[in-house]
Amino acid sequence: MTESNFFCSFGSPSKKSEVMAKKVTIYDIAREAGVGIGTISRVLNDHPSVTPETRKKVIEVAKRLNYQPHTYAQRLARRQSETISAVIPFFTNYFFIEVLRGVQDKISELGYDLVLYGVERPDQVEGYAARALQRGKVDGILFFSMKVPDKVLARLKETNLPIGLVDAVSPEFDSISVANAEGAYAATAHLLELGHQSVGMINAQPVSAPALERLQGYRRALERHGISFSDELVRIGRNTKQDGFNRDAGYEAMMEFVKMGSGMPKAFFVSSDIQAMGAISALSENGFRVPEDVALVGFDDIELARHMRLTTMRQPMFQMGVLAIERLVARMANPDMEILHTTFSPTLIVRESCGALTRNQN
Amino acid sequence: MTESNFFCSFGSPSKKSEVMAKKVTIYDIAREAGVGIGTISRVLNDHPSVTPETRKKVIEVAKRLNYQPHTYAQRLARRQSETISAVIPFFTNYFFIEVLRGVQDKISELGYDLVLYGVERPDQVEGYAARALQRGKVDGILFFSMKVPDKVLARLKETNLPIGLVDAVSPEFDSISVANAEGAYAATAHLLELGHQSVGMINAQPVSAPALERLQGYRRALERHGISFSDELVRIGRNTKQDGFNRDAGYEAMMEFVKMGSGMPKAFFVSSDIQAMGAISALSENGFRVPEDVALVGFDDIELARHMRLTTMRQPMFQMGVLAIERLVARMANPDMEILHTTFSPTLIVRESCGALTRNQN
DNA sequence: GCCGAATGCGGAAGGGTTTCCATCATTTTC
DNA sequence: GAAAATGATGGAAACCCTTCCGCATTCGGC
Repeated sequence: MTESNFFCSFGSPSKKSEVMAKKVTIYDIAREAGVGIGTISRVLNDHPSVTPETRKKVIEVAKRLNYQPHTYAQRLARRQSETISAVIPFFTNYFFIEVLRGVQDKISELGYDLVLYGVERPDQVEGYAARALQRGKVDGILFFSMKVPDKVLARLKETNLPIGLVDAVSPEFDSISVANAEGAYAATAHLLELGHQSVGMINAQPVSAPALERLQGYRRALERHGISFSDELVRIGRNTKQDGFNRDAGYEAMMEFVKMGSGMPKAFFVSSDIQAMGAISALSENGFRVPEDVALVGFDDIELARHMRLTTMRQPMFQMGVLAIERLVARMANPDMEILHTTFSPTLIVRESCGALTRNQN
Repeated sequence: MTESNFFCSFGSPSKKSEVMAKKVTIYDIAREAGVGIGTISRVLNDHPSVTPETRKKVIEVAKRLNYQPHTYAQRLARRQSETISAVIPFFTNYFFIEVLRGVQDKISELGYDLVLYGVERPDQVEGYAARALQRGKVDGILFFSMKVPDKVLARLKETNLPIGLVDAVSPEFDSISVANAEGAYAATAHLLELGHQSVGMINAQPVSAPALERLQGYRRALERHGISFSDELVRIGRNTKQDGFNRDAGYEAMMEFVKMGSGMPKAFFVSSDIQAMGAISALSENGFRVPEDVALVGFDDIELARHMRLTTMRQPMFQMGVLAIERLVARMANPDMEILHTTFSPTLIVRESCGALTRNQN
């Protein structure tokens, strides 16, 4: 873009501040430069059919007058907003930051603006969607980590606005997500392959799609390794905040396992790192050490995980953000593009909590 | 162009979806309702001088036609953007989320839009500022946790746009910050009052204002307790990422202390929680337990701190975000308002790392 | 030296609102 | 009952840009 050209001019700053930011329009430039407004616009938008001399003169005048195009007049006339909005639940914390990072990276590379709608409570989604859907407001919307309410879904389909889903899936929109089942499979398999015969799972609320998928993967891993699945070995904490993906739920679930006494598994796949934190607290309160007495594998690879030496499944969050924008922009350019669903595979990050490292050292 | 209105009959939702969201303008409503466009605008903006019947009719028609005002046409005509932009460094992680949460909360309460510019590298600031400064684009800008480059600063003063600083201070703009010195004082004093005669400090790079202020507070606490300050007892890690507020720097600094042998202090004030994480790793690698062998107090109260049982100074981040917006909006309403600087006092959160609590008390 | 094509350019017409002013209708006041 | 005040309304103008149409000029080819 060319705005930056006008941003930083050479003239004496003291002088300029006296001039006082009077709103300069293309008409002013046109008059001053002795040309028509059409020409001004053409110069500023790098339209080819302008002679080099005219162009030079116009640019000179524009700079001298310290011209700044009016964003909203441009957007109105161009019939596009150069804006993308993102509806993101704040409570996903680290996940959300990382994805947002990717989103922002790509968005600013493309010269778009990002309008952020941070969701604290599910009921806010509808209001935000309504705002984002205001006519002309944005060129596209990204929804993160949430089941879009049916009501909103219907409205989204009505408008022809490009929509993208991240960390969520719906047949009607492009989506970028993580292979939850596959990740859970890998995590569980890792524990099994370390020799554990009995692997428990701490899951989140089954209303959450990721929770369900992770359970699937866990189950499949057991089966492939010839171990029969048992309801007894899957526990869910009572705390339902964030669909059970919270620290206390992990604590509660592990406490239940501890109560099993000698029948308690010595290895666990925990459906999120944050739950694993709680689980570890519960363990240490009961005198179990990790990984010496109990092995754990989490899911997400949030920042804490590294500090806690937690073995976990990493989601390529930054990349997901980048791809989400790329996909959205592609759809803006070509609305009839076939709907695309991309799933990223999480990768196993081996740290200490699973016991694999200590084992190798011996 | 407008014929579709005539085909658009009442009810029948199936029909509606076929009609396809044709852009409805106030002219369409005016024609349909048999009134002038001025009246439409008045109704939609709750202007008083419209009869109840007219109002009712207009609203009915607007609803029937599924009218949506065009955001940018409004903003152009109203001469205001109903948008605030925030320039935030992403790397502050948890701090940034929490503040952003407060910002978002207030902003959406006020019906504004938030345009986010996430900074990864300092050199991006200038570009973002230029974008935010585009004529008419935003009604105000908030800068977070950064020293605004002089070049940009000059530019900001030139435009009369309301500007706010959060977690940073400059005489020319409103600011919301944290009393770093005071917090450092409290943290250090806490350790001293627990009976420690020798308290070390792990600091960040002195180019950072917060680092400097925290050092001040540490120093003052020592003095007030009749203990002389010693350069030896302040260490800074070599890793300069994020001005030294990073995990590795904390690790490195603590390693230096460990090398002191028996002269090593048994209590430390660490200038950020994230550095404290590194410090703890260094300690545990060298056989020191926290808090039995060494007491620590951090600063920030990031999420990790709770999980690590780290005693620390909490910054009221959410509130800071809320206040930042309130202040900015106040300045928009009254640009001649006196410049206001608000500092929040951090509060001491006592957990286990300082040794003040026994393990069982939690 | 002529003709058609190519090129540069001016400015009207849009884009969709808000706002202000004049107009007309209705009350109020004396 | 006339004059004045009040209130609702229509619509032009303004907000500031992009785009398109058509005109004028230049250029290349023969």
